[in-house]
Amino acid sequence: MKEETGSNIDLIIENLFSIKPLLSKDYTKVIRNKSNHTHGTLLVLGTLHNYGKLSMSEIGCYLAVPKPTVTTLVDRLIADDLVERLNDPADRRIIYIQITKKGMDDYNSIKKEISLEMKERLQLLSKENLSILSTASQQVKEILILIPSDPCHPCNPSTENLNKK
Amino acid sequence: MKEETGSNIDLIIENLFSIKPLLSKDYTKVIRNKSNHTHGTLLVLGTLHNYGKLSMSEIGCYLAVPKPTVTTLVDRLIADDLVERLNDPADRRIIYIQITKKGMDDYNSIKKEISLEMKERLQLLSKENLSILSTASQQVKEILILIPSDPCHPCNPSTENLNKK
DNA sequence: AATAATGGTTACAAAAGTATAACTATTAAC
DNA sequence: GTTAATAGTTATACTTTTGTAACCATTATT
Repeated sequence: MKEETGSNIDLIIENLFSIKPLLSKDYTKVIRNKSNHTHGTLLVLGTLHNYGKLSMSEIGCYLAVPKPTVTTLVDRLIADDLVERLNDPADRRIIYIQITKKGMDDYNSIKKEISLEMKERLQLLSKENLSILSTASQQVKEILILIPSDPCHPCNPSTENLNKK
Repeated sequence: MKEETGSNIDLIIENLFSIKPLLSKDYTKVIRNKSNHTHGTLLVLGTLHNYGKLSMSEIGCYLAVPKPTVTTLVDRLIADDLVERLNDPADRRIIYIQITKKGMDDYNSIKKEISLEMKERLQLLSKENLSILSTASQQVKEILILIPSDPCHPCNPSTENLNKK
């Protein structure tokens, strides 16, 4: 283990790195078997669910996805009435995407399916571990969400790419 | 909030659900811009990194990915010398996949890239929050990893799918 | 008013991921 | 020893995702 900048941060990163794959499985399973979504569309839906309405660019930033991809993802969601476009009267270039009632319901039902998968696995843990996990996961969530998803000002995935080549 | 089965578990699920998207961004960015990997190949590499050698089926189970997809993912990794096939002398049907030195190095360097992205964001947090996050993420990781990735006995994504139709 | 910058879309081509089914090789069961 | 089950691959057709570039429409700059 290196000491580098702040070993606290390095440890956190190490931990987050390990946690992520442990969370992916249930998602993948449900997306594949019990929803009409792809990873992409569900990510967009989830982001809107969490952050409210977002512009196309912002969605791209939150998900680190190029703008043209955002367009197609949103198009598919709109085709299913899960989200809708809203014009910004102040700046008519901007289009906000907002989740619809149907989108909320859909997202929640997928969430429920994923929960069922997770629950099966979590139930194998001891009461103590569940209790610790409950507190700890709460803390992780609350702190991570504090981080300003900064890159959403200077970030434009596709142009960022261009700069690099 | 419903009370349902065990509200502890429900809370945990709710938290994990929120955490996941917060972790995805840096991965996606690095995969796209600073590696030759796709989501799939990096997931396989990461799984092997964490669990040691696994059979093809086990990889599919851990990632909830159909067997033919595992084959193509592993093929690509092998082409780059990042993993290798090992025969099981006891059962010659089974092929174990093991990460190579080069694979380890590659994984670690990607990890480092992702860490840099994460670090930028984590540094915006207060010392207290970092300290809490450090402990909490450690706990989450340690407990989640305790869960036997059970479905790897009765789970065979492709046949599981068949049963459902 | 002309020019540049920004937010989004459109249009391809290429790579990646998925589902399904058929297939080989090996092991297990009867 | 024949049959069934398991582990993995191959084949194919299809959908998603990506990269790149050109393209509107609108706003900002001068």
